[in-house]
Amino acid sequence: MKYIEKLRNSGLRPTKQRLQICEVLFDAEKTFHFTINDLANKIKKQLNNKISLATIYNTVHAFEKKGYLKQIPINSNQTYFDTNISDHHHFYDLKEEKLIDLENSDVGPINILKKIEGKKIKSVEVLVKLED
Amino acid sequence: MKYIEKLRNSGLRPTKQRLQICEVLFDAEKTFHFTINDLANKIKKQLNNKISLATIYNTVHAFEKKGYLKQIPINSNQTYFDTNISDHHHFYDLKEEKLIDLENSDVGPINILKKIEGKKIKSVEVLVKLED
DNA sequence: ACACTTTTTTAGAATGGTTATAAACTAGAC
DNA sequence: GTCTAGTTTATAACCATTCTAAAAAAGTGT
Ligand SMILES: [Mn+2]
Ligand SMILES: [Mn+2]
Ligand SMILES: [Zn+2]
Ligand SMILES: [Zn+2]
Repeated sequence: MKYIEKLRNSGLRPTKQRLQICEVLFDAEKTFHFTINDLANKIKKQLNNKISLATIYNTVHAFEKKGYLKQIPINSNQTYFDTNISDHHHFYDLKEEKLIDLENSDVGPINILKKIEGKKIKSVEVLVKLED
Repeated sequence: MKYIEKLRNSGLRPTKQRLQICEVLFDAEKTFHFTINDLANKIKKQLNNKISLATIYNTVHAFEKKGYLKQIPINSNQTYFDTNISDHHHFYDLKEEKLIDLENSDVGPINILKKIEGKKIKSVEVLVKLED
């Protein structure tokens, strides 16, 4: 199993639940955006056994901390995650309530001119809201 | 009172509560970022009478809908608002959990090259996360 | 295989920001 | 003043997320 080593290298025990969540998240054809609720439904559909909601939360947060998932800053009552961990940006379709990837090449280079003493830039994220 | 007309023009009745919230929000020296909880505390400190939490929520959402406040896309369990409604961006200091304005001139021009059929861009927001 | 420790899973409870409810109140129109 | 639609309010409800503590599983050593 290809995820066993990945988890071990991260100091996470390769449990059955974590490996199954890896499959759902990282074996998909394309990267995708999801909420915890989305993911729980996907797991229920794709897998025959049940994974408790607490474990899904724990695992997603553990993966996010290890850098295997990204959290997307957006105004929503639910937290959005992204399996695309490359440096990229997003369209947010307000009508459809859907996120669409904007590759770095789809956005001109972003140059932050202001500096804050003693702080360094960790990430730069662009959210482009779309209307009809 | 300078806010009476503003509210009337927006189709909002100039109630005592709304006028007082206007004062707290828009009479400040500088624009500022706040959560509903922040605002409720500020109101309690600055005003002698109490405004119910439901009214604060209602008013903030009404003002946001009218464009007098902006909601800031950020991952937090609380919603952040901004009295600075100019087109601008934000630093988010992860350690201090504080937002800092980035004027448009502090960020190079942003050119979104990708187009989505039938959709137009409503806003472009940049969030720059800061770490030590 | 077994004993032992640490990590993980789990169901369910608790938390907390936000929204809904419905009754009392108020602003504006006539 | 009367009337009506809009607003405020306390409180309940909602619901995404986190916490709890007990059971299960994983890793380690023998
Ligand atoms: Mn997280
Ligand atoms: Mn709103
Ligand atoms: Zn993405
Ligand atoms: Zn701002």
